[in-house]
Amino acid sequence: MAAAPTNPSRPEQDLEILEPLCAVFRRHLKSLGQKYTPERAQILDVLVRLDDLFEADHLLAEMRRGGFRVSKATVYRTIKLLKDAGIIQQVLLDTDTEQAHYQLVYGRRSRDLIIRTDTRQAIPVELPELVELCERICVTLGLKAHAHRLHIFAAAE
Amino acid sequence: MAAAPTNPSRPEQDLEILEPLCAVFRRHLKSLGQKYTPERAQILDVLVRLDDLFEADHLLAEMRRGGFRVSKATVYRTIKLLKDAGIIQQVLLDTDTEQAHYQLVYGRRSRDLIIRTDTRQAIPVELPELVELCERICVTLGLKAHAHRLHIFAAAE
DNA sequence: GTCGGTGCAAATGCTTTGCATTGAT
DNA sequence: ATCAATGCAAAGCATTTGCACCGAC
Repeated sequence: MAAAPTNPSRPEQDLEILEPLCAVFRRHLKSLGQKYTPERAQILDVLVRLDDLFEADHLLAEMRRGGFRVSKATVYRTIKLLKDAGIIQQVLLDTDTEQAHYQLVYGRRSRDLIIRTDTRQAIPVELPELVELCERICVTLGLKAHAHRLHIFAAAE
Repeated sequence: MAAAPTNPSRPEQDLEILEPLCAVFRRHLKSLGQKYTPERAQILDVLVRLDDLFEADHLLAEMRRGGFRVSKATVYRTIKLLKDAGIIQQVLLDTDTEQAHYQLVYGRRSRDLIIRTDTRQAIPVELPELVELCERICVTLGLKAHAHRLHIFAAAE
């Protein structure tokens, strides 16, 4: 198995991200002495077409809907790998504590989000000033900032 | 039972926060037709002396260490109430997904944190510019920001 | 041919809940 | 006196794991 299965109906911009994302994941796996399996490829393939925020359950359901047969265990195991690889990131919503929510961050300049409390929609935003702000405050404490995460909770006026 | 039990060894600044915090909680409970019980008072009392980040387990252990006898169920039930009252807030650490972490936010101007990835220490920070930044970006999208949460991941250089 | 991966089902562990009793108002 | 809270133990439920078989390298 060399590449993720392709889906001709998938929009162009997803194809663009899938290839480098796949390469990053394969590199990460190789560095750990782990293998790139068809199941993992299928998960990537579905992942890039998911909404901004998704849950393990949701990913599994989408896989099944797409005709892929993967076990729940594999989905959870792969989510953990993707998190370690820095491809996805967990997100904490204020509204519920039940299931973990994840966000694709690979290929995004920013992982900051506006979370609409009225529609439960997540909008990625980019705040270049923020990076500088984080670095500045850390320097005053003798620390080195290596990442940040901002969630803004907002609603229509 | 009218007030939280006092502990003479508790530092001054904690006493300062306990009283208004207690008032806010009692008001919240009254608005829901719920009662202010000794157990809830004891939890507040222990809460204000906890580190910046704590877990349900940790709170329970501290309670026991302080000689209070509360059940695990009551701790969880009270944490939920405190969350609803806006007194504490859940925090998502990158490092683990196991237990939920909480942070006291009542009486804080800011709920922003630097999370030290080397020591797992959480440092509250205040970034007044950030509030304005959040409002500005939301306005451009026709939204009204009502809260935000920033986590900066950093370590000693 | 080796290891690591997968699926299944069972286990784990944080969190929630049902119920009888206790207690705040 | 009433209605909610507590404690205990028993669920619940998302996530993890053990194991036998399969497949990427």
